[in-house]
Amino acid sequence: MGVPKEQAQRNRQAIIDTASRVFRERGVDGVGVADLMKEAGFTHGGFYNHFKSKDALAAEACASAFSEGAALLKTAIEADPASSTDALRHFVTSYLDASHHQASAAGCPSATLAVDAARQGQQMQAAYAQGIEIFLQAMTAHFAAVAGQAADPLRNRQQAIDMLATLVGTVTLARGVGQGDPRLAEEIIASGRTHFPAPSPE
Amino acid sequence: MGVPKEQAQRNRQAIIDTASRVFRERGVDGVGVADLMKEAGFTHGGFYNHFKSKDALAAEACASAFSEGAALLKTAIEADPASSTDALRHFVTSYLDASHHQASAAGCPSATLAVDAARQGQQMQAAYAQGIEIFLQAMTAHFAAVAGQAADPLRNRQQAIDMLATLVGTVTLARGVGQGDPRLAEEIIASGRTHFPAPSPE
DNA sequence: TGTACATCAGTGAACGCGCGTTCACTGATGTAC
DNA sequence: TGTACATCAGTGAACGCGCGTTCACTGATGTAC
Repeated sequence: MGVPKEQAQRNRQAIIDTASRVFRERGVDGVGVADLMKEAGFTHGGFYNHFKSKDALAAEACASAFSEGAALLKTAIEADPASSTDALRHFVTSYLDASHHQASAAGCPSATLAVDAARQGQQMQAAYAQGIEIFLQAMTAHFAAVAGQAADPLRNRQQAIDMLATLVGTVTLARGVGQGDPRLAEEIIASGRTHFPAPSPE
Repeated sequence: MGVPKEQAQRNRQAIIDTASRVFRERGVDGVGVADLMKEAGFTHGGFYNHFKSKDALAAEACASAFSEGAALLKTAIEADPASSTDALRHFVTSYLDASHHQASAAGCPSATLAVDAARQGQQMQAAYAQGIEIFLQAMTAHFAAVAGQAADPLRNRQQAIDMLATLVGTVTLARGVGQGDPRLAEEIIASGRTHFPAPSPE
């Protein structure tokens, strides 16, 4: 209906933000384009003025979710380099708390989008792989910083992968089990939490 | 077309077996009832002679996949109780190898069905939660056996959860990343493998 | 600065398609007599 | 043992529905003169 270019750009971003949220919440296949646009405050016809396809949007939403998450992680770590181990621990705790409820739209994309990435189109798959790599590099850098000059690059990378895998597995399991056995879900989350009381390398 | 009761029972089981395979491969939402029946060698109309709904079949297929997996695990462990740690290690290695390819229909249901469980109906959710609990109990029993009389039930349970979470996370990540960055997927699997060179408790 | 017109974000109806499910029908099976 | 009939697994067409995508249309925006 005749909208300034600047506003159109903002609307586009609003659609991406909405998608980033609801795709993590209900899965990419769990939300239709019409629903999505409605939730963002538009009618669905205009979708293709902004995106080439649903897969293209999924890729953008995925990238957006990852860069948001990576920024959070970096901020947490860099806030106080001296106690960056504490910062990471705090990050992990909030990661688990935020991600373990089904309704949590702020959940970490590593876990919530993994299956969607595997089953969606090329663009989304590429965005997911890139996001994971970014996360891993941030974590590896952290472990290297903690280790100081004794840092072993391969070992730090390995630690990062281990940690991410455990977090993703914990959240994935808890979510899968959550509806059928809420107490088991809680137990799994709690177990994951105690698994990282001090993720510092020796 | 007039089929003996016994044959009908076998056909029903064939549908479950097919579902157990293709649901793990492509996800429950990734296969239609028509496709599924065709793959099992039938026309789709007869589906509802056997199952109340697709969700009901998903639940049965899920339970079937889990009991198959749990049987494998138990066999591996009980084969040689003395070196059951080796047995478990071997199980883990083949778990990772079998599960990490997208096409692997024999992949562990803990990982391949977690998201489906969260998004499918009640029956499937219950079946998934039960399956996980069965797996955890088998693993806990194993850790207790290895620890001998020094066994700490809570600690053994915790070890089981940690191990399952790490395995599930490794496979989930590798699958998510696999299409977009195959080398990263390999790296993640390799990392998961070295993470369990000796899963023995101290 | 004022006017004429092309652009293009947003609208809402429509499309073709595949899905889960239902249905009338079939004929061999397996029971009742 | 033989006949009549109800059962029910399997068939194939059809259903309603929601999906991703397309389209003709709108009107304010923003450019050309």
